[in-house]
Amino acid sequence: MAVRRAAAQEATQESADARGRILVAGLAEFSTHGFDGTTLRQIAARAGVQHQLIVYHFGTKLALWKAVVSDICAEHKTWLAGIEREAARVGAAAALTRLVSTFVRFTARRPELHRMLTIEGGGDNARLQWWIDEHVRGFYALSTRLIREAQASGAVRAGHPGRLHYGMIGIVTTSFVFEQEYRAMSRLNPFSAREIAEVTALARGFLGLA
Amino acid sequence: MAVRRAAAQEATQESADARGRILVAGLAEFSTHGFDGTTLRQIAARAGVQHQLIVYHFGTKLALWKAVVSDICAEHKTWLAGIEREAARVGAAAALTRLVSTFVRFTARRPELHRMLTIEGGGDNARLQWWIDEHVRGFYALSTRLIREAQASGAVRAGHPGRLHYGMIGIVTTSFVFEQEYRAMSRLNPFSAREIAEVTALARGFLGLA
DNA sequence: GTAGATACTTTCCAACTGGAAAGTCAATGG
DNA sequence: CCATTGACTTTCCAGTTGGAAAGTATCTAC
Repeated sequence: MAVRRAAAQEATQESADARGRILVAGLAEFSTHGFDGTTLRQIAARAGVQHQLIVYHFGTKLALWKAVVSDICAEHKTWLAGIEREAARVGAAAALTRLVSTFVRFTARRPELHRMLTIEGGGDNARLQWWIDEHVRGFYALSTRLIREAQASGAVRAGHPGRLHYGMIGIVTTSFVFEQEYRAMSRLNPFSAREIAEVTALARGFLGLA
Repeated sequence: MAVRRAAAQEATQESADARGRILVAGLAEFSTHGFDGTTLRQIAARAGVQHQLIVYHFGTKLALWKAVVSDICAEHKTWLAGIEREAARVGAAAALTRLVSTFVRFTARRPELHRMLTIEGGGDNARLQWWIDEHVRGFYALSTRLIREAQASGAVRAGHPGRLHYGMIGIVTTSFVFEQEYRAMSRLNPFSAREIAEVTALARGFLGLA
């Protein structure tokens, strides 16, 4: 059989295991070596499978890359949808506060997502375009909508919502993306509960949230 | 002859031309595809030379990479030294204000530097270690020293200097590193004079500078 | 019990990789 | 005039790359 239809129909236990291990290994490799710098055999070795099993399950390297991104973004989308629902009840400022702290915890748990995006973010390449269309738009739309609404009620500082959104992202992500450098220079562990709380406070303060 | 001793002695006009074009091309390729994802032949094609000329001038791919980084960091070190000298005269707060705006303009002119660092920043690799030892330490030392001194005089907000330093870096760099995404989502041009001024103001405000 | 499907392995290949080796060719200095 | 040198090219190679093709082994449905 050619390529399996993603994680569509139920797969046997072993199959799901191997598929899952390939996705995990793919994330680790792509996020440290980039798309071009990662080889199927490296991923296979890390996942403990033959490289042709990747071709069997995903078809091509690009398809695997997209599966890796979609897999990790699914989680992202879940909590984002939760905050969107919540916003109607608790108001924009409270929802934005939650968005920031959830985003920090998510980034701490999966720093690879952001690192991958950064690697692709340079050139005008097709992979990035796909990612933006597929996964970024929703996050940006909700975040800037909440910022705008919170600004209207005076709960967030003035300024272009998009610019504030990316400023917030910058504050939140650097310590995780530059993990090695951050550790070596500041002697802080970015993944500690303490640091996660501090970075959350920094990002909230940046937006002007109480 | 084997490898030329960097840009040591005077080279003929043509030689310096080719060497320079290789460095420029190398920066472009390394910053969009990472070290492993870049091939000597890609760089050579961009620079308009044979790939063996790279081997001739730099010896190995790694040596070229280091030359590319050192080349771009030389510029960085120059303005950093200027600010260090200035600090004694104008005081920490004023010097820090200058550091931020110079860093923003530098990042806008050479976003590849930061993008390259991000790509290498994931794994615990030797290239990153070399970079930190060679080029990052000085920047971190000066920036956090100025932050600490400015905090003492009440000109900068409280908080761990290293954490504030990296928060500032995050604010400054995201719009350039995610250029494509930033443009697509916010419809702002991160390289415009307007945006450069706005990001500078954002970063200064983050540190609490008036 | 055998036909098919699923999960995985083995073998293979043309294209490409970094780099060694050995050229060419113009300028220079004796 | 000719030896040397520095800049660059050409040819070459062993190892690696993504992926095609053709296996094998195990399960399930009839």
